[in-house]
Amino acid sequence: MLSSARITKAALKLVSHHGYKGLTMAALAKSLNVAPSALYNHVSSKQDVLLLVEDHLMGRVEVCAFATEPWDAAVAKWARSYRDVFAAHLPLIPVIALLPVTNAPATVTMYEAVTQGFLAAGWARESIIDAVVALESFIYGSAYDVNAPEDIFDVGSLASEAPDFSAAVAHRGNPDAAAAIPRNDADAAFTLGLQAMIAGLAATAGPRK
Amino acid sequence: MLSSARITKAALKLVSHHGYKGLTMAALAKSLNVAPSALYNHVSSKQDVLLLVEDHLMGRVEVCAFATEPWDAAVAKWARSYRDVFAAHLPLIPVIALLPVTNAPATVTMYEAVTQGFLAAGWARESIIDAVVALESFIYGSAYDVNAPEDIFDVGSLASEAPDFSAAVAHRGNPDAAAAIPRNDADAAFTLGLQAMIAGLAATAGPRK
DNA sequence: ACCTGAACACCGTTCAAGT
DNA sequence: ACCTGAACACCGTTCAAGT
Repeated sequence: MLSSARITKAALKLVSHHGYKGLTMAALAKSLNVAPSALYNHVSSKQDVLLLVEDHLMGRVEVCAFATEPWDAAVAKWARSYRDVFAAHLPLIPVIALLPVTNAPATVTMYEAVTQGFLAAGWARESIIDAVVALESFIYGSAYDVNAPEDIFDVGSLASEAPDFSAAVAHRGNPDAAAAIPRNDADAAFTLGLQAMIAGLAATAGPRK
Repeated sequence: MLSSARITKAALKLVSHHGYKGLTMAALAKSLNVAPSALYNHVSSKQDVLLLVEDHLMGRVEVCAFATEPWDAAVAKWARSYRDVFAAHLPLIPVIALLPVTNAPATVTMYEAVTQGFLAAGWARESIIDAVVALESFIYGSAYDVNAPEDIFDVGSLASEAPDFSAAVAHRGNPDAAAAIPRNDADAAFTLGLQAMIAGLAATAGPRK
């Protein structure tokens, strides 16, 4: 017998082995030894399957730090794990960003823990959601950046028309152009942006001192 | 005769009238009075078409403020126009975020103007790209948020399990639950996050005072 | 209530054949 | 060099028919 739980599990397995291009209704059905049409007795569309997977993954986002660490450290830990989880599941980002959280229990649980962390740190109720949404926007974009190719800023033959940009790309993270210390560009940008936003949010919308 | 310019223009027209679901190779060919296979003499794939459209739209992102206004005001204006342009073209975000800028002249031009703005404000060459990438990550995520439905945080029947989150959602932007002043939630979160990140970046990675 | 099998209405892409 | 027409290998989804 089919069930939401079995469908979710099979979908995750399929994705981990063949990526999201391998997650088709036909392949999903086959991995469950069932006809494709049988799936539609348990989900109403492929979007529904993606929502199931999304909600499952949301349970892997670490919120425990909100109970033990100071607000800024907790936000940083939460944001980093959130980014890491969905960097491996980019096609879900439009799903999270655009679909209501109704019927996504793990997602709601995650938000509840985050909200409590903000409240415990002294944030006003009315400012929390805007701050969380701002952080999430940054997290989603950063998840894409994790998957960007190393040569994404290669200007190629257009270098002469963009000398300053080309130089900035060549010297990224290092004042010395030649010295190529191994460096994770995506992590550097994420850490920089995250620290900036956390500090900025605390100053602008955080609790009164 | 077909050309990249005509294909780009036809694709944009198709998208503006029927959205990205209406942008198929067949529809694009039809709008150009040509067989679908003819397109492949000018582009190598649909991704190629999307890249053409993306680069065209990048020309609509406002960078002029970098030449006239102080750094933080210029960044704010650039970021807002960047978000507004691609909020109407969500399917292009993976394209921008993951594809090299080679052969995307308008995109390179945009980055050159931004880089010059940072340099003029006294930023060190090696910090600029990380800062721009962090800002872009936030911009891409915020473009999604513009398209989020109003009820995206409706917990539905799960309200009892997430009381603090539910309350934060109900009071979002307003200490008074009942008073429903018309409010653009996406704009509020974007403005908050943008101000936070601009202030934070200036403090962390900006020019020495 | 749940599943099968066949069909439908699409996709993007290829390729021999023409001009 | 550029285009046509037909075909290919897929998609997600529907629905009558079975149990």
